[in-house]
Amino acid sequence: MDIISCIRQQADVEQLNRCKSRVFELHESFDYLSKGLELAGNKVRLKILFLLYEEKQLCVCDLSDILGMTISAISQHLRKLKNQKVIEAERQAQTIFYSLAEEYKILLKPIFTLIEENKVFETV
Amino acid sequence: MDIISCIRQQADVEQLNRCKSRVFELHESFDYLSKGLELAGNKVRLKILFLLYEEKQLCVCDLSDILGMTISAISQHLRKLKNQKVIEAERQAQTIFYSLAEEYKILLKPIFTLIEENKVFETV
DNA sequence: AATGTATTTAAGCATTTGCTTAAATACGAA
DNA sequence: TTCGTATTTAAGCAAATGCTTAAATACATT
Repeated sequence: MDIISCIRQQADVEQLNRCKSRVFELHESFDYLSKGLELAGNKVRLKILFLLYEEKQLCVCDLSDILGMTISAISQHLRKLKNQKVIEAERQAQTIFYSLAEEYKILLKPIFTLIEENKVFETV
Repeated sequence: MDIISCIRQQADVEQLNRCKSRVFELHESFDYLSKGLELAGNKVRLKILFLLYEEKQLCVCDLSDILGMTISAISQHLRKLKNQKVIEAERQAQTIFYSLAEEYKILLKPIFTLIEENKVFETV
């Protein structure tokens, strides 16, 4: 089934071409942001990120206790976030503290603001 | 393996309790936002949402052509977005046009701004 | 060197995701 | 009513996700 053949007859060819080049020129942004949003789009990870935002730094054990999940499960979430450079790790003696990396703060800040205000449901 | 037993001995109990009640009081925000972010956290859907933002309304065929994917695949993404009320549908004769719903704009707007500025990689 | 504390990792598994193909539905025009 | 256009839906499947359990690693203390 050819894709092109399904375009409706009244299609705005100019619009389609404009959109295509827009998607092309911004494809790096789409790649980068979708990866960050995918990580934030998990209930557990969103909580982790928000807690790191409010508390500056926390360790696996803290998060495990706060969220009522095994250390292993939390650790695996932290690994994903660290691989994507959304968070960074810093060892202090035996404890490894995690904190938000600068890189993704520009994306996360508006989301955290929404959570803090807790007025998600008011359609502005 | 008991979770509590793993908390490090120097743990800040006050901090942990503060975090727990914070997570509890904001759990609806976490639920709601993580669902929206999960949908936006897919490369194809992020492109769809951004295109709807820039072009106001598009149909399945348009998106299929722009993104070089089958109509069926796009349609299934649109269904997910519609179910979550991130977008809404409006029939005009034989064509069904999709547009962003107001409800999630407050979450999506900052993301779109980042994409538009295409300066994702500058760590602010 | 041996033990305890803090954390990660590997393997396994049920569930979910995103696509494909093919069939079904909805509506307009002849 | 029949045909063409626009779109959705169902079934199937490979790949990815998020957890569990058990074992491994890293460092501090004795």
